[in-house]
Amino acid sequence: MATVSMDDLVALCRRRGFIFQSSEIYGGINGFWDYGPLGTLLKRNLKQAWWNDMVERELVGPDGQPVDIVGVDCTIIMNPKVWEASGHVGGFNDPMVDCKESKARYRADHLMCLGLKGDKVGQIFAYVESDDTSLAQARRKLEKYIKRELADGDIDRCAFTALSAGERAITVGPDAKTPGTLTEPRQFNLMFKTNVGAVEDPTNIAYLRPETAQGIFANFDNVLNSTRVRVPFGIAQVGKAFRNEVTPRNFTFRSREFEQMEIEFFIRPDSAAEWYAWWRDSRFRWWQSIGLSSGNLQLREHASDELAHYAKAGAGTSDIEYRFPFTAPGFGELEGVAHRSDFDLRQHATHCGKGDKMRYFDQERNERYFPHVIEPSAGADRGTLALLCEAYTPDPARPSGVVMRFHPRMAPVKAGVFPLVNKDGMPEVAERLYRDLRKRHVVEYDPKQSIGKRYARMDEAGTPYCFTIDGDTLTNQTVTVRHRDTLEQSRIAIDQVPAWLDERLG
RNA sequence: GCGGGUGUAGCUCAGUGGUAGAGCGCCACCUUGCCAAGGUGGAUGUCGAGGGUUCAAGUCCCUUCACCCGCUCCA
Repeated sequence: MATVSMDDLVALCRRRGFIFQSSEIYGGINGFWDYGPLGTLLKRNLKQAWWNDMVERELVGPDGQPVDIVGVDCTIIMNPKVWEASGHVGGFNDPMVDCKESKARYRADHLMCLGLKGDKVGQIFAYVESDDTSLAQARRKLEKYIKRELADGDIDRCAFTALSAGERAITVGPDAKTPGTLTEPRQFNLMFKTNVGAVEDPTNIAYLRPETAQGIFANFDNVLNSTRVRVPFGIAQVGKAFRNEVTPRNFTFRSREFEQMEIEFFIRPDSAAEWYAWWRDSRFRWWQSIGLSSGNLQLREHASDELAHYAKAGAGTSDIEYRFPFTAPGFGELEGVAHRSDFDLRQHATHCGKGDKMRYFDQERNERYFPHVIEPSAGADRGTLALLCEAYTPDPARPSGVVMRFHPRMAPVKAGVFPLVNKDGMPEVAERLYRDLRKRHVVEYDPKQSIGKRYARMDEAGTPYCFTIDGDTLTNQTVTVRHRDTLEQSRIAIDQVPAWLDERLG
């Protein structure tokens, strides 16, 4: 792929109204982005395609049977106990320690310390847990400080988090020489906090959801009782989620407010491997189907040491990854497909005290069990960003200098309708065609300036087709079709234009 | 959080302590007969923000915000 400059893409997004920085007139705010008119259409097309293809249209599963998926739309703020059950209140807090000397940052719970047994005033040496080099280095520094070789029995070990402020002051960092350069552990709370009720009080703390998945699990029993779904089935949700990321970076890729498209697919525990593989492969094909078909898309199976706590014993976790300009030659995650086992339903069963409600009664097998879950969890903003990156094609040969080659189904504007010149009855005919097409599609009418400028503007917006009414239209009822990607022109009858467009947009 | 870089019109960028500029784009009219043609006219700036030095700051100093790169982090 040609090297796409992220700066140029960001500039185009601003200039043409795909993406703006949030609250830009006040200097912006780190990690938050707004979608402009074209960007909103693009992102809606992505989300609509996902909803149509996953929930509304027929999907055929690995067993040849139709796949059943129903939708929910849950609140962003939930009872805070949900996040205790899910593990986010505990797991989302990583205390961090910075070293003022080496400028390195460590997870406090990954730091261990060495000291001379019984010594309360000498120096303590920190090292990184399960890092043998770091351990050996700390031991060498300790021996040098004590000025003799030490046996294992002479050495005290403890966690950095167990040290008092006084002890931290005499502690030497893993990559430092002088003591006292490590800061006290600082909490990085990745969940946004708020208060429910007008009075701020520790008793009414709530969180903005860090994932949409828990709304689905919390409604598992409601969906079972209100619909006729039977395992295997899925519950889908599209919605905002919030994470107080340490470092928002790379345009919209790591935003603090973002939108997810998630399915929790509930299955019999013994069919996990089959469904996991099917979801992984069909989600990969889906991204290809909306235009990410080049070599920029890859499927990556997680190594066992990077599996999340809920996926340890499962059939696996895969990332569907896209080669973004800022990750190239590496890849960045678009969607994760994880076998979450029965972790979440079990957690909620324990925490809410209604164990049986979270279990599923399988009438066919006459047994009650916690279904296992395959979770395809996609980022709508990351998907939109990938569509933008994939579409962005510099082309010095054309007047715009760049063309956005969106898949027609994703393109924000499906067609432009122009009178070749703004007189001689052409605008009237063009406007009639525009109003006719507009009944079903997003199309634009533009009678102003030269025809070349109008084609160029449509190239930048990624509009796949333009229909131009000229002198011949008035006599033989045909129009010119201009194709964005090939610059090719052909003529078709004006009354066939709506059907011609429908056919190409699916 | 740390280190480095950047910030002037919608965009790309000039700007020597002394009146805020250009090209492109945008808008109107004319012209225009298939790829940003031409003419005439027009609108557009808290020079990222706040403070300071100075007779005078886009320019020098301090603080801060945002973006980019690296480190760190990413349940």
